[in-house]
Amino acid sequence: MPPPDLRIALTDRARGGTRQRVYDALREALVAGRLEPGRRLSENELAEALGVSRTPVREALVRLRDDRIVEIVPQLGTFVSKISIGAVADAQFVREALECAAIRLAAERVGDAELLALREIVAAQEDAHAAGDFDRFFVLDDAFHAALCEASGHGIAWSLAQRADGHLVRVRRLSLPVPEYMGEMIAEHRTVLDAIAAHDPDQAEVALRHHLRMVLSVLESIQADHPEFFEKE
Amino acid sequence: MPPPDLRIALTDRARGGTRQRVYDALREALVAGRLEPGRRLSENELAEALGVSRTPVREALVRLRDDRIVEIVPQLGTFVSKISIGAVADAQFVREALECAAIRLAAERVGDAELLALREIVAAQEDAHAAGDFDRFFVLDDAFHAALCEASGHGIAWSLAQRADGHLVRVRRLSLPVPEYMGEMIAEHRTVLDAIAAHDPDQAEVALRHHLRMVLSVLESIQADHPEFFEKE
DNA sequence: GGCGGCACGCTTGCATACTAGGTGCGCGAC
DNA sequence: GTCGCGCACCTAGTATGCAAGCGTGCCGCC
Repeated sequence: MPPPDLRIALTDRARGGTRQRVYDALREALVAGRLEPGRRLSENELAEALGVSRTPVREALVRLRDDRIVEIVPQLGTFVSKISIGAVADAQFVREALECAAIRLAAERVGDAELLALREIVAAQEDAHAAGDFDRFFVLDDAFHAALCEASGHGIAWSLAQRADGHLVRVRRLSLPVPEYMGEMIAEHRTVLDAIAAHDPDQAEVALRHHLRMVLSVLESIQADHPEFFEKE
Repeated sequence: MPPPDLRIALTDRARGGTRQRVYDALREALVAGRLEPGRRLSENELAEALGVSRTPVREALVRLRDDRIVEIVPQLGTFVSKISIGAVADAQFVREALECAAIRLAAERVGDAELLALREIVAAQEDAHAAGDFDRFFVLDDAFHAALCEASGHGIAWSLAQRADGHLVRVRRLSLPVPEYMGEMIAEHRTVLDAIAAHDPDQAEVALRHHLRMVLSVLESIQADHPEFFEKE
């Protein structure tokens, strides 16, 4: 029996090597929930579906295991990690630590060009909100936080946070279809932005920490709505 | 011409898969400086030296590239990253952010058993100091910080910091042969420990941040002593 | 009918073969 | 003598083949 449609596809043939494209495609499908937690993944299936050999698929899966969003069991199979409350807490801790440290620096050294770029991202989020475009909103949310870390001079903070974020990001994604959260998040972004523009590290940190913790407030309801996506523990 | 002795060896055959053992062996040799910055590594050479095939070597190298301590240039070769001042600053930032956040939690929730374990590590460091055993001191230093993060309930902080730490850890290692630093570091560990024992998060954070920044104070002299290990920038 | 055991098929882990591309060296022309 | 071109070797990237282990289902036996 052929497996159900995996709904994964490689990006443009031009950019990056095969391994990177496979990683990107898989990660995107995983955090978007198209490859649901608990699902079994086979290197052979993925390789066939993507039209490449097992080698790049395998290397991408190893990297995704480092991200803790897949589990590889030797001689048995590879599985999409169920969302673990403990792992969500870890990811939240890491993200708070890194982003809050970054924003303190950003508040001190941010320039006009960077502020403008941040404001444009928030404006674009307004548009996405109005259009009800969840996916675009989600991308812009990431872009906002990435730009924030970039402004601190340590862009590495974002790339690290993102990689440690596997469990948390799936919760965020599941929480998006609640429209009122989108408006709330935009308001919080504005608050953060104002504090940075005022070059006030303390206020910026407080605002960001509050913003980052919002997602946790919906965790329980998400778990109630999708118990099958969560680890029993 | 056969390559010079690579001075790398796999650990016990029992523990972990081949990939993990290759990664551990390479990382250890890299941070210890036996594979010096700028050196060219060949997948073929490494595979032959370790008695395994290219596949696990390759997967280990990809992971080390994520750690930023090797650079893989397609169709050309793999090289040990030279120490980059920018990368050291990034690593320092990440480590400060994660460990300082962790120690605040640790100061609040640490128990007697954990305190005792930490004190024992410091005591062992005294022994290593007295014996002039740099390698053992280095291992114990890692153990101290790992135990600190573990006590926070987010052991993930240490594993992340360690992986982001590639450039910084090489500087630390180069700085160790200066005996007075060992005594100073032990004293700082004690200060940190006292603050935790007193359940004082603010004081603990201050002490740890000061401790973490000590390594930076020797950066310039290290760079002066080993200019060939550093990136020209 | 229920239970024990064997065998098959599937999985990942590791090894090997092949491809494409880049570097550097050597030869030839000017 | 010097510059330019081309070939040969070496690299990582990818594909494929082989080995070992676990789960499952079927079949025989009790």
